[in-house]
Amino acid sequence: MVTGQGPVTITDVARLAGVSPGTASKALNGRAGISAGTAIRVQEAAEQLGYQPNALARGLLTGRSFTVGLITTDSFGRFSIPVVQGVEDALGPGRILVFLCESRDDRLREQHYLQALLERRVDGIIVTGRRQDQREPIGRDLRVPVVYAMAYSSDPADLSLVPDDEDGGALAVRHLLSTGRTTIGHVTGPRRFRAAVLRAAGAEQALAAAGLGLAGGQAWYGEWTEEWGRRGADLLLRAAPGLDAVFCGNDQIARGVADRLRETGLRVPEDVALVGFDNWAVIATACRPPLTTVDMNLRQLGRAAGERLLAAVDGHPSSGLQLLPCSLVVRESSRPRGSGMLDEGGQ
Amino acid sequence: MVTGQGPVTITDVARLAGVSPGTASKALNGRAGISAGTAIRVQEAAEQLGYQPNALARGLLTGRSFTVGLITTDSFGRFSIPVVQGVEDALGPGRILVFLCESRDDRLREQHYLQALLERRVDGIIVTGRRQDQREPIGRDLRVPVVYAMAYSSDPADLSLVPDDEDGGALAVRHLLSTGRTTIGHVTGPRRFRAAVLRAAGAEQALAAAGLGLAGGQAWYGEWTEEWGRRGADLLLRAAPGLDAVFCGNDQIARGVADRLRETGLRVPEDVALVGFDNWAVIATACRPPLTTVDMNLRQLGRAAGERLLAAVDGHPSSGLQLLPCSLVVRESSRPRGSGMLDEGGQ
DNA sequence: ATCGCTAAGGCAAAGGTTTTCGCAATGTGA
DNA sequence: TCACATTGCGAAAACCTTTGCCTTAGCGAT
Repeated sequence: MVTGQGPVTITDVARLAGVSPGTASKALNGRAGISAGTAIRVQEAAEQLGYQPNALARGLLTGRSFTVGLITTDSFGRFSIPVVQGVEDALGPGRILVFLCESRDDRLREQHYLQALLERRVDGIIVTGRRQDQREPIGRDLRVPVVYAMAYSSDPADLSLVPDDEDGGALAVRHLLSTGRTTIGHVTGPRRFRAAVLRAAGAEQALAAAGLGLAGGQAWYGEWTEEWGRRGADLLLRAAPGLDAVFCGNDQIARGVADRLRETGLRVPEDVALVGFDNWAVIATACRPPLTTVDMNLRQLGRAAGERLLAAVDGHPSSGLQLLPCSLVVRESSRPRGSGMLDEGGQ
Repeated sequence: MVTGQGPVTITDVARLAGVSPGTASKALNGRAGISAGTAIRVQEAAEQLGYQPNALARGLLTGRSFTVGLITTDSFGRFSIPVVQGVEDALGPGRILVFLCESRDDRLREQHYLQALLERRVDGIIVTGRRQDQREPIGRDLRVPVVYAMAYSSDPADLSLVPDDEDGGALAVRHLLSTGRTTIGHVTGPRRFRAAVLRAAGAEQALAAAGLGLAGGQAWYGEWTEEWGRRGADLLLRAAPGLDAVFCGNDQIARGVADRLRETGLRVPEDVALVGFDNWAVIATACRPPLTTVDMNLRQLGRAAGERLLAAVDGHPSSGLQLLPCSLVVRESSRPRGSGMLDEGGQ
């Protein structure tokens, strides 16, 4: 294929097809004004030479590079991954490529990356992060559209996409209510996390709608760890002995709660039902029993971010904070009483 | 900053500084033959206008794009992340940018991405994946260097970097031996995983060097799950009642083993010591007790991949399969008997 | 005063592609 | 046969930067 040195250019293709470079370009891009015969001849020549158009040259001329930058402010962990996957879904394999930039919460690194992205003339930028808390806009007057996903800009003119944590909390509680539970406790992460507060608010709201309140009279704020889940379970059991369900701020806490309940002699879900948050597979499915949990649909969120960015690139920008719905993944840990084969009559 | 429409070009900068574009270019790139006064004038003009050089134009001319492609064959999970971070370490923030391409083990997607990368004239390509098993080369005669990281090419002319699983297994066992354990079992993942077989081989080798063999006379192959860890522990205890240590093929299995041992009334590490593999923080630190485990140093592996790729771009290629050392992260689960405050005299 | 040398900076080409415009050839109708 | 529309293709400009070569000016030495 590659005969001489250097990559083959459109001029080589044109020469082989016996046409001018301009004509070859039109033929390869399906532009009008080219006879069918010529078009085929050009395409065959391109094939034969293994021609790969030079995207740099094209981008230089057209002003579009068909690349986007993805800046993850937070070290790029389990929350960023599905978002990135969703973004790739939206951009299609190879159509638009994404530059991955991990700023590691370092403002200086972030600026370096931003600079580098702008120099490479990306068509747009997606900013993502673990925190759903507000952040400074990445820059001002950037010449390219920016979408924030799982991170939201303090500038309301920017478009920010985040999961609806409050809705997620309500979802969890309504599910527990629907399985007949009424004494529902809540153990969650640190109060300084907006997500923790919102999930708790959603839960309380759903309880209030049913004329109920949180078991023990409050949400138990702590850490996002199993360790805290175990301690939280102890506190909760002491405060609300009649407990028949616990909604947890994330799956790790839920797993800690599950372990401690079992060690205390309480059965999940027969005595106490359990719902987590995040649907982190490795935790939720390894839990004993497997965990019912709220899924933030991060992949769809990423896909939405990609789609919005493309729309903005095409001149249809949007703005503001947009909440995307969560959904519930039901597993063993919240099975209604009396259902399921193993426990028929076990009460 | 941005005054009119369109981005500011070097011609704008040159005009403002009262020089020709060529001179401006030399001044901005620190080339010789420019007086100090002019250089400063140009730099100030660039600053004032917010000039951002067009990397597309530069790349078109110089033949280097200062970008690399990163193709992850496997859906880009916990193993790819540290590798990607390491690659970024090596490439520096903003100096060289990486195109992230997730092929999802789909050969067709992979080819699309490869095509797209070559069109964008990347300087090199890194291929990474979850499997350490051999794979087909991504393509032939690619015009750009390729490095395989956590994935290895069947073509020995390619450079492949993978963790030394065998060494990791030996490391784990030697550590257990050094804490005075002698009856050491091994529970691990499916036999079809090269990594599982290699880790077991390393373990057996280290035992043989001490004149010992695996407790129960074999390695127990199963799944990479906690569930299997619990069942494996049962099998192992039945086969080797005098067991005083277990080396597990990954951290999830180890955690399952830890849980089952505790449920059986055996104490970790007092009665049975435990070593895992992967150093997956969320598992290893949530384990009760926190898990001693083998770390594959994936981040360093990624960094090495980046460095090798840069070397190859600069005309210093290397080739072959290279094994990178693992290291041991010691935590509670393998504390030597009689050490530590909680158990003094507890035996 | 002339020569030669150096330093500083301008000029123009090159890199590969797309696109506009114009030209030629062909076909159509009178 | 001529005027005209249509179709197909070529020529050249444009995108922005870098770089090799050339010009010019300045200076010291002869």
